[in-house]
Amino acid sequence: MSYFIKMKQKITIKTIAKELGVSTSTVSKALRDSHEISSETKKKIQAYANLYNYKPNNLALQLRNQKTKVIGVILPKIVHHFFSTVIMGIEEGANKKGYNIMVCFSNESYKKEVETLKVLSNGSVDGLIVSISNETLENKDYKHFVDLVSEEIPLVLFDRVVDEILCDKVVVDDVGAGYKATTHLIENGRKKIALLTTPSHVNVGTLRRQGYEKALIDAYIRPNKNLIVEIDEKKDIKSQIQKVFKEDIDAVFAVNEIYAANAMRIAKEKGLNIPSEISIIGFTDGLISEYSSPSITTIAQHGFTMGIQTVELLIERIENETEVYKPKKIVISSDLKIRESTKPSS
Amino acid sequence: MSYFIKMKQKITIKTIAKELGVSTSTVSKALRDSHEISSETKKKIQAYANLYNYKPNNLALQLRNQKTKVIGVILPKIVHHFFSTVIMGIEEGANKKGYNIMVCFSNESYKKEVETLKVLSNGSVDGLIVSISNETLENKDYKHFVDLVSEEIPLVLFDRVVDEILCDKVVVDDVGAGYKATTHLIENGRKKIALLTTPSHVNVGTLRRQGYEKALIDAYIRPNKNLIVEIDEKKDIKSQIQKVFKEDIDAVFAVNEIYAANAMRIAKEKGLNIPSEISIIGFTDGLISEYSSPSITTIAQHGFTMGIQTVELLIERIENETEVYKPKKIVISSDLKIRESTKPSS
DNA sequence: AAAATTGACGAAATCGGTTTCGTGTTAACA
DNA sequence: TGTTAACACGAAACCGATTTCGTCAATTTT
Repeated sequence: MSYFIKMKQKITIKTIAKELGVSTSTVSKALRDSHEISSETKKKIQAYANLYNYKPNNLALQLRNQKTKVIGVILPKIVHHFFSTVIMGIEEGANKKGYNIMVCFSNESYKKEVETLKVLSNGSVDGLIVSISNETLENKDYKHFVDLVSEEIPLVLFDRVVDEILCDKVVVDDVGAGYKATTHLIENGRKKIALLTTPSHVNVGTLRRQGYEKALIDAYIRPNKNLIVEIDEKKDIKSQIQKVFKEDIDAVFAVNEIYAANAMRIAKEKGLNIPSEISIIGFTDGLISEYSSPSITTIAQHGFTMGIQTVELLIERIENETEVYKPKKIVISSDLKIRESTKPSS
Repeated sequence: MSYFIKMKQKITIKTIAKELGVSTSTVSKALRDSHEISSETKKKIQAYANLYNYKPNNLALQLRNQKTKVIGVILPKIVHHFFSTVIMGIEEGANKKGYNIMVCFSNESYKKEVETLKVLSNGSVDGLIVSISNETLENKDYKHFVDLVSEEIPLVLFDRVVDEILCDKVVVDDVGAGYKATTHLIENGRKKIALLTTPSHVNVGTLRRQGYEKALIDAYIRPNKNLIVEIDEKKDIKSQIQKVFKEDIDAVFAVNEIYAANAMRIAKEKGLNIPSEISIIGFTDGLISEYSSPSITTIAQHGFTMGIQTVELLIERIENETEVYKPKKIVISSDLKIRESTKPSS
């Protein structure tokens, strides 16, 4: 085996040039199969390069070409079905176009987001894909993003976006999805629908809530504030949900999988039958919804598609930077995936 | 707001030097606060740099320093609780030491693994962390890794590792975990324990199976081949598991969460009570296990710790490369997390 | 036979920094 | 007053490639 072959010193164009008694320009041209070089010389050089397993140094190329073929991705978290699906999409889309991705996490922290943005925008990446952290959304401080845009570093935001930042965006049709989910419950004869949502600064939560309220109003049901819980993730989730179960409800619409799973747990503990006594619907079509029993009806967000579209939009910006800047917004529609937790109450 | 400030042309050391009528060396030294430069000049230069928001170009630094402060990570997949937890750990550990991570996925494909390895080893990263793809394990073709090692690019394998590659490794104590899980079932009075595992080329599956068999033998129970199912993920998982339910069993040990969840579904469909009629235990302590009902007892693999340890090991290799190479192997112990699916049958 | 073209290659600039090694000026010392 | 430090700064090499522009010789054209 090749265990004993040690090629400690990396081979460069200079090495080859010296060894073969030619100039570095000749080597470079020969390796790129230039017509300027005689086929004889080319063969000699290529053979040598091959033998010693020459690989051009990426950093040198990147510096020369002023592009890295790397895309920076900053996510609030990763242990989350939706985000990991999006990453898959981003990676696949990037790879197809010859890009690699550099992934960082803000861990929902404003400070880490700012720092990461600073590091990545030092020339390490050709463009950035970001989903804004909760803390930043709460602060409403978007200076780091605005600066980025003014430096003309291509940026695409996805899912968690804000109007204050002038750039391309890819979002889920959250209002529509909230409407779709709520309407589904109403069509199944539900009238007293609880909503488990996020605090209002998280706009996806707010948007889903809008859809929920619109669906109710369209069905001539008056939204009841007592049935809406804005969950603070810093406190115990379960106990916050428990409160709404003291109200008279016949369905729960949760804006994510975890809240839905918790709601189901509580319903079971209270001896309520699902879906006949209480229907449950979630968001983010992850493994929990699929494997819990009863399985949970959810809004499937098509994270993979979203990742692909996001990265394609970014790459287009990167490669056609001469274009006049007119931010685009892509809205990804979502689907209702009906499962056991909302079988019609016959 | 700063919306109207356009700083299209990026500012470099050369720009500053020209603008201030000094040499680039002076600018560089001033910005690094060198004692060679008078404090007067320093102030002037620093002020200017600050005003125009100068950031040193990372690529140039990387080329000069011959290091990127980037760690490449290649995973078989990401939509998987264990791997995403490990990534979190890697990222956190890397960040703490001033490194960033570049994440790629092999998607369990040999070809993509080889290609990704080639791209990343061109100087884009200082070292690599890899968990080998299933296809590669099946092929038993590790040439791409062996080459990497002979090029002296620091490499740490984790979880899915093989002896053929001479490098640092971080693994879960799979034998011990399998033993622990099986023993737990036995202590609860179970004797006819089915094992849902992977095909034998996936060594983590094989190791867990060894632990399972050892536990049985230690308890004077003869392992029964009919109770062991090697699941082929290319076919329908559920139907493969269903077969073993035709045997006389009182417990199921699954080597991952998905198999465990599927087993539970089947058990419920057959009207079996969990855990009294059948106990179920899984691997990978993810959300499914936590939120399913009954919740599933699992082996918690401590993915986060594993990520941290892996990246720390790698960084040590990167930064002390003069050392004689003596591969290390770190074994992370795993814990049994007892939940409802294995409450003792009283 | 002189001029123009072509073929094959090298010198040097460039990307954006850092760093070593001068060098010129001034201040301190013998 | 001559020698030597100390100080402040610049020239140039370097990291590893690519690419433009010469240049020299051989060949073709007129």
